[in-house]
Amino acid sequence: MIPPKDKPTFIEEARRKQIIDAALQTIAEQGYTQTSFAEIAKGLGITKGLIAYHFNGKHDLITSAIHTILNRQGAYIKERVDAQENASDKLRTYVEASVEYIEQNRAHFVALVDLWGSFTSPEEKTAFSETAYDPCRAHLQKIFRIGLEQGEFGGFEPQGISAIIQGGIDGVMLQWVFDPSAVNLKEAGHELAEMFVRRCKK
Amino acid sequence: MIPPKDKPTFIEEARRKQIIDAALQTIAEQGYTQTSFAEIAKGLGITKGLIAYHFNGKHDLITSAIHTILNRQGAYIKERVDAQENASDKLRTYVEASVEYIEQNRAHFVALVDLWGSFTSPEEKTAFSETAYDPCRAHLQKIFRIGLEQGEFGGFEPQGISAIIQGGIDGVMLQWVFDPSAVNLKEAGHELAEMFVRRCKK
Amino acid sequence: MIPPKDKPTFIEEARRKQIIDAALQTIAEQGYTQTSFAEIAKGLGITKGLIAYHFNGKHDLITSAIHTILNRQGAYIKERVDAQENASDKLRTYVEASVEYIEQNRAHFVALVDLWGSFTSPEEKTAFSETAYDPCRAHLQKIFRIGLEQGEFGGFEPQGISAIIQGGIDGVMLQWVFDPSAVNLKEAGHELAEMFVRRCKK
Amino acid sequence: MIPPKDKPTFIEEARRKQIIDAALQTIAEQGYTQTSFAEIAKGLGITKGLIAYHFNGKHDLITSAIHTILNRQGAYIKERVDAQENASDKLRTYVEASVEYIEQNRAHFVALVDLWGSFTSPEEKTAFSETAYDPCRAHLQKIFRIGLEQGEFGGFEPQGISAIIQGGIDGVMLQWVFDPSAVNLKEAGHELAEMFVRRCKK
DNA sequence: AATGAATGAGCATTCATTCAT
DNA sequence: CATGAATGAATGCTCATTCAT
Repeated sequence: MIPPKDKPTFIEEARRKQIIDAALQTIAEQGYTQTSFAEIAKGLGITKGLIAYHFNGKHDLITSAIHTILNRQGAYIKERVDAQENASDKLRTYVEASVEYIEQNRAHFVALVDLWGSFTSPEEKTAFSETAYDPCRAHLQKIFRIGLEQGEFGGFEPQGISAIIQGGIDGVMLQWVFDPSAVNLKEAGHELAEMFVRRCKK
Repeated sequence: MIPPKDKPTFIEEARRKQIIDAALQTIAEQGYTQTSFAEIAKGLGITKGLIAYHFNGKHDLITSAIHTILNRQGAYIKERVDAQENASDKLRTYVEASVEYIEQNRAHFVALVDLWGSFTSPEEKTAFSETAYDPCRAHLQKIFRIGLEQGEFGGFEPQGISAIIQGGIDGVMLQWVFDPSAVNLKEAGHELAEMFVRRCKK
Repeated sequence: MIPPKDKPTFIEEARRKQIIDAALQTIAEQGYTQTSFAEIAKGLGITKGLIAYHFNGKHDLITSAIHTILNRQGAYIKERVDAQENASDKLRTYVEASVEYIEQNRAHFVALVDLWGSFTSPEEKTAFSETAYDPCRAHLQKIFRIGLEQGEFGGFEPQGISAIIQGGIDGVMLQWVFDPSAVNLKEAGHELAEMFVRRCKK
Repeated sequence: MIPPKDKPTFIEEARRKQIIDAALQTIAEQGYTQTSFAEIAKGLGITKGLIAYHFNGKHDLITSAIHTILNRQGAYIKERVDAQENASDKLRTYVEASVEYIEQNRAHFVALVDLWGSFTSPEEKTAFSETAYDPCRAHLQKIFRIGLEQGEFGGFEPQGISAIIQGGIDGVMLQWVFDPSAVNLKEAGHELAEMFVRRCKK
């Protein structure tokens, strides 16, 4: 028998990445509902059959696209947070790096807002919550733990605050996605960072 | 000569409201992309032709649905904010009433998150921003103005802070939409309210 | 029992005429396929239900509209032909009056060309032929008979020539309907008239 | 880089031709308004999706169908006219070949009369006039020019006469489409040909 | 005589998906 | 790996027609 499905070939991975990037681009430009396999394929000079060949259906493509966005942003943030010494700076950096990444990758977040609507059942919604929000909140809580252990932070409930911080970032991003001129992202990031750091300090 | 648009009849208005509510229900349950005229009609025991009869196409229906959500929430908040005397209480109330209304109308906000993806062009996105966010930020800024005039508030930039406050509310709501068990909405509202009031006070 | 369906009331007739004229107008402007009851009603300030009330379905309306065009044109031509003394002048007048009437009622003939396509079955086509062409060809043959009896005409086969004369008129009209600048209707009528008169004269 | 429009494959062309022929058949039998993609597909044993795959919408299909009729007839006529030596024979042949082709392809012309109604806007009507009538009139005028140069023809205005000749053919065809027993096409063609040749000769 | 609410069948069109080549 | 032909189900929408008021 042929082995079930081992390590993907190099070209396989390259194609997937290429298709995902084209999909994000198209979603950002035309919206999720207008983004068909044919549309993605057209912008890439390939056929829609090929997309179906590399992904297990549309759901797979969308899921992969979201993971891509999230992983890239997560890596960007982690790198910068890890470079900070104390918890206050880590928290500040978390917020500001989040916002920076968003600003530098507008299309991704325009697409992401669109894709939120692609999770229909409660199960899918919960699953998205787990892949998207849990890691973020966990990262924040890790920063809190450091701050608490070092006596830098105190007087708050980590779980709740983590949701609020992440929410602040996402909510500001959302307004900026709909109208970039309505919100000054960088300043909002600054303000958020300072407000949260003050809140968490003893 | 003849007025171009006669006032809608009673039955007309009732049907529209009925269809909008059913649409919101269906969107919350099945997602926007799965919500067809046929699906809405089925749940209502009417034909899809009737929906087309009462709405000028799908865009009209979902626009009306969004306005319905927004107007109801806006009225709920305004009523409570207006009952408060000073700016701090108004601000606190704004945040807490927002969250309360969200909690009491989960389906509406599940639907709303889905509907964000229905605005494809930049123009539609901007238009949504104007109907959805501008009034909220304007309301907040009116509260700030009162606080500033009465010497209660100070030391911040109203425009920027209004986006942040609204963003905080929306961002927390978003997480709760995906997984209600991940966030304690009421507590988050409390925390947000206190944090923002403290930030705005002199 | 109520008498089956006696003489239509005055208002009934007025409404029918009004609706038929509006229908012809709309067909000429928007084309037959775009002409719905709703469209006709809109241009008239009434409801589409009323059209359905006055006509036994769309087929009845279309048939009545065609008869209206044909009858008006027939009356116009007959009046002018009857005023002529000899067969040559009658024939000349038949052709030129036909073309004159067409030129003065462009919308009617734009509509008529569109409506040709509304007869689907062979039976309907034959029926149209009988109401539209038979009277025309019969009229022409009556003119021929006069010419033959008076020794003015001769050397042709009335039946065949009648079809050719009518065809010439219709064919030129058709080109003019599609592009009025492509054909000089009046001159074409003149030329046709002269050619046919010469052909029929001994 | 890549050429924008690759040459259509063999199967592509075959399918298009097959679908066009089936469409003409269905239009001739059931009328244009009754001719849906579903109806055409049913008669062909394929799905309506396939028609949409091969044509850019209904407009593309019927435009292609009309061009097919016109091109085939045009080629048929040209071949026979070119075989004639002098202008009189060319003109005679033009008329008679037109009528012959019509007689041999009744369904095409039944369909064509129906399709006249598918051009709704003035722009579409003019465009049809240009593709359908302009080449015919131009061909006739080319024949006239030969006749004039060789001193065979004279005493008429080419532009006007070309419209009249084409109109005669079309008008007779029209009557025959509605009722084939009302007109003897071949004899009418003969008569028309003789009348026009006599008219054009000096 | 007239309305407007409601129907239900039909329409062109879109699209993810399948599959032989 | 990749293509392009083909499917079939679904979608928003149109419209003549019916009917209670």
